[in-house]
Amino acid sequence: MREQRASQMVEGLRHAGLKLTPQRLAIVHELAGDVSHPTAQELFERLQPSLPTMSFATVYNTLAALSERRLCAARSLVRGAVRFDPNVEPHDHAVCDACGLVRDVPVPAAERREPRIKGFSVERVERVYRGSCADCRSA
Amino acid sequence: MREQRASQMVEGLRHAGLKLTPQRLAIVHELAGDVSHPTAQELFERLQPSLPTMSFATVYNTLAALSERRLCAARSLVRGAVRFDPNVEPHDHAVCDACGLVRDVPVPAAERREPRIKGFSVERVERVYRGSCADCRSA
DNA sequence: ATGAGTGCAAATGCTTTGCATCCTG
DNA sequence: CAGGATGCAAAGCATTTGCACTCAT
Repeated sequence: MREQRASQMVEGLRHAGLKLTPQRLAIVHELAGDVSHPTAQELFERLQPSLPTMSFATVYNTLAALSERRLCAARSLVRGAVRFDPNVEPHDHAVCDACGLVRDVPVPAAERREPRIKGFSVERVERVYRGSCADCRSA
Repeated sequence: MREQRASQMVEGLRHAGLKLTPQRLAIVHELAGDVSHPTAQELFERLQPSLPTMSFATVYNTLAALSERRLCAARSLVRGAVRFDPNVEPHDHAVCDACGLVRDVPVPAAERREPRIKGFSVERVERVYRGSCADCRSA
């Protein structure tokens, strides 16, 4: 899964004519193996040890390049920084109001088809379930 | 509708023990009659003529007070500033990728019940339909 | 070798905060 | 008349940008 996502992103970059720099490859591999919906800052910090000279702007630029081409998703699920998601297959998100945890959730069978909206052409649907995760609920 | 929403917000503020200052009342009435999902900045600018001394911070503070108590909704639907919505009844949003237009959409009949998610207690569901509005589509 | 990409730092935009003053309840 | 609310200005984050230098193609 991780490898599949990484090569999908790498291929996407190559196909778009973008250069495969060591920084971009590192960012792609870090993001591909991540289920936690990290921020640019988090990815930057995790890559610091291996690429100490990489700048923050490079992380932003790369994530922007990926998300513009739909090779990853960028979403504002919690207040603060944008979260990045390597999973580009249709899926929903559960977000805990208390701790900010973001979890992937499959699309309910009953909601697999997009609604028709008069005067609007729907290209994709985003669903967010807000509430509390088990940990916060018991606390 | 506009008046109903305004008094609902005013009652909510009063019930929470918050003071009904002229600034707050003006903000509430401006927001109550607005279907465009305005930003704090937009509300501030519209109120400038009638309350020229009101500060921007007051608009933020009031909107924060309202949304914390669920008397209005605050949502990051487009990149940039948070949008405020006087409609607190369940409804979805259509967002145009091209022009940023945000439109209220009723919840599809098939999706009226909240899904059960293991290890998570769902309190509310947010659905966003992204695509293009009629105007942008024809352009 | 050449132009896209990087690193750095400064700028921008949105939001929050501290504090003295004001005014609602 | 007391404490919450306001106005002002400055601070705080997240993100973007300009520019000289580097390196993937």
